[in-house]
Amino acid sequence: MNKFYITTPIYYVNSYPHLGSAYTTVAADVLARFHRMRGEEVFFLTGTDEHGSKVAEAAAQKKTEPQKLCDQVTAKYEEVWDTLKISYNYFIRTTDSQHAQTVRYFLNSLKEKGLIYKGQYQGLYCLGCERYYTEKELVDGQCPFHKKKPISFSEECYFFKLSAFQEKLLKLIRSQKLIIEPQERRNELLSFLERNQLEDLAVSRANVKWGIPLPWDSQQTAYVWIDALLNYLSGLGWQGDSQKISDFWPPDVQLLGKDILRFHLVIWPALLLALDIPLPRRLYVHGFFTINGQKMGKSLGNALDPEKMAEVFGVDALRWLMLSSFPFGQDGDISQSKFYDQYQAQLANGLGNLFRRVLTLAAKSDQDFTPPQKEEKKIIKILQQTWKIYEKSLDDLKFEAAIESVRKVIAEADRYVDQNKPWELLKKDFSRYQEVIYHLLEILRHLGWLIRPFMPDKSDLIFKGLNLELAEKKKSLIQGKKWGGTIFSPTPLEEILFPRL
RNA sequence: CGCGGGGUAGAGCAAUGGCAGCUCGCCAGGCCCAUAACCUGGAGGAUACAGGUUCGAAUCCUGUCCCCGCAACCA
Repeated sequence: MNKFYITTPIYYVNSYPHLGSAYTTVAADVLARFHRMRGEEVFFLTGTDEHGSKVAEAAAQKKTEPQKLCDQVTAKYEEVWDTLKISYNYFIRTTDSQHAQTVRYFLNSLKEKGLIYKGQYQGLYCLGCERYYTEKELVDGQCPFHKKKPISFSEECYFFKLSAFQEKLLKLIRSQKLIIEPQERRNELLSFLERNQLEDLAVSRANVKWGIPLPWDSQQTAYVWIDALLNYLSGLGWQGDSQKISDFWPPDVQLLGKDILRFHLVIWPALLLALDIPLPRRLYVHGFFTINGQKMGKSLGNALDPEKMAEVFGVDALRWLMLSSFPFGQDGDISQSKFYDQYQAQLANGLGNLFRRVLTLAAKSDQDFTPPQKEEKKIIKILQQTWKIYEKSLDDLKFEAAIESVRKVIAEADRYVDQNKPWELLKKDFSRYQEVIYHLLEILRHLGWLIRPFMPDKSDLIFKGLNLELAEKKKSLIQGKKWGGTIFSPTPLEEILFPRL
């Protein structure tokens, strides 16, 4: 049996989940559900990143302990993911003790291999904040809080010989042994590695208390990114004590936002190379939501709240709308009103209306619908092609293309109804009426499968309306996507699949 | 001349060098099964700009203008 290990980045707990983090997580969930549907053994990992100075600062501001803040925010993440029906297999927290164990083991191993040395970290330090700032964070060269120029400060810390891996990384990326998608991100990274000399990476901090202490020097804590990246290993339960990592290793797909590209495409593979651990098969850099062309962010005050969006559109619809709006690898502009338009067109007028339309037409006869002698070759062919495009699209992480292929089926079904006018056939030609309705019911059954990874509950509802709830759930996808063989005795539902807003 | 991406219909997007398409919106018909839904047709484009290569360019090359992201220890 094929295995499929998929990860999202772990989210930093200095703020609550917004639509951006929901986007990555829902995308991962759709893939996880799709691969499970195919009968693969899936491990889907997500979680929270809880260490670092920013969390400590946020806690201090709220006059609480860092751990308490983490518990609180993480609980919120779990709650929102629950609402969005995220089917993760494990939720990792970097404050888990078993995670700390992995980090300690990993760092020790690096040290034993001679890849760690003591050096001087130099940076711009604000005495008021008691932390380092990067040039970019400064406002007019000053600390944004204290309006003072930070001093150049250096301290002892430990470095990882990142520079030693530059050539190896280049080779792996050029030879496609390390797959980075989409293409433009790969280009970006290649040109970065070709033009710049990698510097060694400071992997510990003396003045950040909220972190995992180094195994050989308890005065220092692990740099948060090292801590965070190792979640992909610790999340599988690997603590380094035995050589064998889980059978799920390596990750088949790792999703990440373009903001954390360097960490995941340079540092992460380098760390794995350092310990001769197999690299992830695929790293996929997705785009961001923009709102009126502006980056969505908490600091800009324009972040959309996934829970509120779910209240407006319903969870299933929200999942669908997020992924249907634009190609996954690019940025895309979204807004409540665009979602609204898409909801009406695709879901209420499209799928929802078709579902009700067909069930009502079917209910005009009290007989079962059995597979007819005469089959519409055209419809069967369209469905076969749709499955081909759909599966290929999801394999390529082209969610929008998969959705497009489903929409074409819906449009084709509506056309089929109009052309055949089953309401007239009912009076004139009953057996033809049965034929036509059979084809429509069979299309609905396929649609139930097609939308399943995106909208699990609506999929159930379609099967329920077809009176096949249990029968379909027992099937594998290979059986499910076959044409015909089903005897339908549908039961129209009171419930509207997608009410107009 | 730091790096990468982008500029195509009112909006959002698509097009291995081969008649510029899709979705939404808009207009006109049709239908009366369906959630004022569905179907058909239509209007709407110097593909940012200026050159070049080519039988042929949205696509390749050169230059210009504009927008976005990244620029490393920041999650």
